[in-house]
Amino acid sequence: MSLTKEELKKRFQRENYEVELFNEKGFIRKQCPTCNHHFWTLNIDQETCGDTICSGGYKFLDKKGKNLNFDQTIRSLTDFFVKHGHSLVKDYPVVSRWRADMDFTIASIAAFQPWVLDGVIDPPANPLVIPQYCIRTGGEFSDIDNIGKTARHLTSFVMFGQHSFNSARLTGGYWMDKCIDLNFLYLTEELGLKPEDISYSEGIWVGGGNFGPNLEAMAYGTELVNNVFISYGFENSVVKKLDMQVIDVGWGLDRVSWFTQGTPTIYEAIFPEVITYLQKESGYKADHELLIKYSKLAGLLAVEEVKNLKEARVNMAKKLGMSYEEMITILGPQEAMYAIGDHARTLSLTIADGAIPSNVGGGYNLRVLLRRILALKELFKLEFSIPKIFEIQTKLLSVSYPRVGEHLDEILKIVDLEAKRYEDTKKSGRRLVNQLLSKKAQFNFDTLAELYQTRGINPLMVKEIAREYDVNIHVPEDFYTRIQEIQESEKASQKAKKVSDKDLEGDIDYITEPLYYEDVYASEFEAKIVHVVKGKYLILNKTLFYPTGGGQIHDTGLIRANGKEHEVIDVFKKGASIIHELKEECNLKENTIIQGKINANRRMAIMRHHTAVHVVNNATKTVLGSHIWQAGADKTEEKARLDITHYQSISFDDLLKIEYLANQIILENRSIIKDELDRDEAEQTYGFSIYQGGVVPGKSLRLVIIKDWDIEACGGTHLDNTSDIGLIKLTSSERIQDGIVRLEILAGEAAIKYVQQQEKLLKNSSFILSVEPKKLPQTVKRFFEEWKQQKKTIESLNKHIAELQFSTNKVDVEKIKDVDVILRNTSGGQKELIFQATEAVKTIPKGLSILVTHDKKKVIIVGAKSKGLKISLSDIVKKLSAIVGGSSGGNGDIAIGGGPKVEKAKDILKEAKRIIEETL
RNA sequence: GGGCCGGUAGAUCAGCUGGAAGAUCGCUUGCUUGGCAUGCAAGAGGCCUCGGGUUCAAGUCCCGACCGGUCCA
Repeated sequence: MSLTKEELKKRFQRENYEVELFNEKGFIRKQCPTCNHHFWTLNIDQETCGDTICSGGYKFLDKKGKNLNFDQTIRSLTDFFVKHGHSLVKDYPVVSRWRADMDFTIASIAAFQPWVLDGVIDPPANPLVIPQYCIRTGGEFSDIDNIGKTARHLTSFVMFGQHSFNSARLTGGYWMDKCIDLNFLYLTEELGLKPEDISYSEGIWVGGGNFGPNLEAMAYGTELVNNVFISYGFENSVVKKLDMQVIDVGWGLDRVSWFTQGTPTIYEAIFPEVITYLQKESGYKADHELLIKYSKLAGLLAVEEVKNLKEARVNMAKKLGMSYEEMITILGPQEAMYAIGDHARTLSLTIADGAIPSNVGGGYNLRVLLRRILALKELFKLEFSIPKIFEIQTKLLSVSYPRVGEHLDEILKIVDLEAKRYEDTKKSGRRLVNQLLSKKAQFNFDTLAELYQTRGINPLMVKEIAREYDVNIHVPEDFYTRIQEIQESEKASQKAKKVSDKDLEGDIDYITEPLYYEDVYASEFEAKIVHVVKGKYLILNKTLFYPTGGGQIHDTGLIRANGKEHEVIDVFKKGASIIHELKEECNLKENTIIQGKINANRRMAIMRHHTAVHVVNNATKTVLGSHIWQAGADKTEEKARLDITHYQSISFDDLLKIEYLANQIILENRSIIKDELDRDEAEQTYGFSIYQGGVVPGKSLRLVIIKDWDIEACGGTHLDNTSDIGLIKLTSSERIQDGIVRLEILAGEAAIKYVQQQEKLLKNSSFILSVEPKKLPQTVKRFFEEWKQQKKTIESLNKHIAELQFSTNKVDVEKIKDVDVILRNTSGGQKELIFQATEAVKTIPKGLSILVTHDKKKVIIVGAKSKGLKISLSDIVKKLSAIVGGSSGGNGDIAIGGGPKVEKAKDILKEAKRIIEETL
């Protein structure tokens, strides 16, 4: 962005905001003394813009309004806008699979990015409304910690999008005048507000490199809705009017519902049943008057700006006439209940749409939400059933969003599993802290930080456990800030990855017609060369060669022209051009007619793998549950890989079930239909499960439909019938990260070869043991058991032999000076020699032993001495080890050494006598 | 996607700057008691996750794989 918000401000003057309605009704333009924004009002006496802080707080609490609950609000808005020419569009999932740049849908406009806003495809209708559920688990607006404390923040909310698109081609939409007309009409006629109670505040909206004016509708001390007019962008740092101008009005549906009900907080307005249940179970209810007072003050907390929330809340307590501690005691449980309700709502929605709590991606936010529910329950000692909360919340959500209820079983299962994981983490954390305490470890910042970052044990947990030991631990106030600093410095040291691209000069802008969809079994074609780059890269007017894309690898083959054959080693897409890379440079020219021939066997193997992935994908859903989504895939000639979302490793039994089911689909000869459909029509007809493979660009979608089994938007080549796959073999499953399991799939020939390979392994193994394959497991077990048993026997025998061999009366003892010396060649490993050497000097009061052995690769020398002898045994063994090219070490009473020069082993004992003499 | 931590007996974990694999609980047996709780004694139970490397020598150091945990975008 090349202009600051202040600079942008200068561009927007009165005339940019003065809509027809203002003139018609006689609105006057004033400037707010508090925030300096200009605003429009019918009330001459109104001084401020009407925003919460400027006007001194909420004035709609406890006020009699339309009393629209959550679902009634959806209906009210929908009916109104449909009546006024808008089409109702089905909402998109909260997990934004059609976008690679975000995990969750964060705004209604996100449903139309990037394709519609980039002008690639037309919107499904114009103008339109869409009751879009959105998730915001981070950022300035809804820091998870603030949920429940501000009376108004949520991690999930419905953004009721009112959108109108305007471009040279799209002429059915409207612009500012009509937008504000409708807005005013809805507020007055449907919500029953008096015209003079409504004011419109001027602002500038900036986002994603675009900007435009906006008019916020205010009433009763709160912002009701922001009317955003996306109009400008930048081109080479110069401001430019956008080709497509979009009205982006996001009605905060939950807030509107709250506004009409005037409940103390937004939470009572949208999920009252959850709050009632929590209060009933915990036998807690905050005083209504106090809550209203509290909520008014909370409304004044500008969380977006207040960095230190605690400080602001201490002030808040003062204004309520109590201490901060009192406020926490009295209102803390209530705040916790709000947060719990909110978190359960977000979890229900996201899990229903296929997200899974995990340690990666958006899943981590979900894990944090669930753990907060558990932690808050514990902290305030609330009594309630967690499944019950989800049941109530799911039921509420299902009135307008039935898909949530359909997934209740999975929601409960996943929540239960996550809760157990958290318990395990806490348990092991408790043990660890106990250990540290008993070791009297210092709990400084570093220790606490390590516990938190590597074990997930937060400092408060440590403090609590320590208190049981009467140990007081100081937790730095700025603990989390410092953690963040550490992480940022770690991040700074990371390097950005480079994306490599085939080096092709200039803009390549030719359209290649793909032939590979018409008849996927065809292998020969004729085409014309339209462009050649560097003699190696051919672009044809049409081709059978499939370019790498959608997780499917390219074809290979031959291109024949002028009586010569050219090998095609790579095929890829650039824009609408399909580029064939040749193995060697050629002198082919434009307009030459060529004959192409793809490697048909390879193509067939790839197709088998690709279709197999679709078959297996739905088999996993059938066996494991409908929470499964594809998280990535790769199909080559040799094998296919399918990554799916799942909350735990797949058991071998389930793997067998999936494999069996997938092969059933092959046996059932199911036909596979490929259909080209309008993107919008496809989404509305088949739902978003068609986006298994992730982002699929383009106006129309190619659907691959396996009869009564699987429908996916897919640009790959597929067989016409499942029986053509032949055989599916799942060779492995591994959890590549938390929440994602990778399956390795073999199909057709590759599967058959694999089965034969396995058979061979079995046969070879059985042959070694001379048993039939059926007996292999029990035989191997027997051998393993025997091996362990014999290992033990050998060990005890070795000991025994050493005792017999080295009991002093049987050993030749030499006297060097006054010391008894035992020098011998022996046998065994290092362990045995140590035992033998010590055994040998056991009964000698003043003596030492040196034992030597060797195998083909190395020499081992071990020395031991009796306790009374004061010499440096290590030195002796070191010198001996040097003879065979090695070194040594030891602990004083024992010295161990050796070396690799086996041929010199025989010299050691000879040298030993001399070296000992020297040393003594 | 990035970072950090861990994998040793059935369970929970020690094992230092490489040099003879340990503790506690549980298990088995014996003793004590009328029986149980308990107490005492003895014993069984380890491919130290796997594969490479360094070294005379690796549970220990280095690299890689697998499995698990955790924090952050």
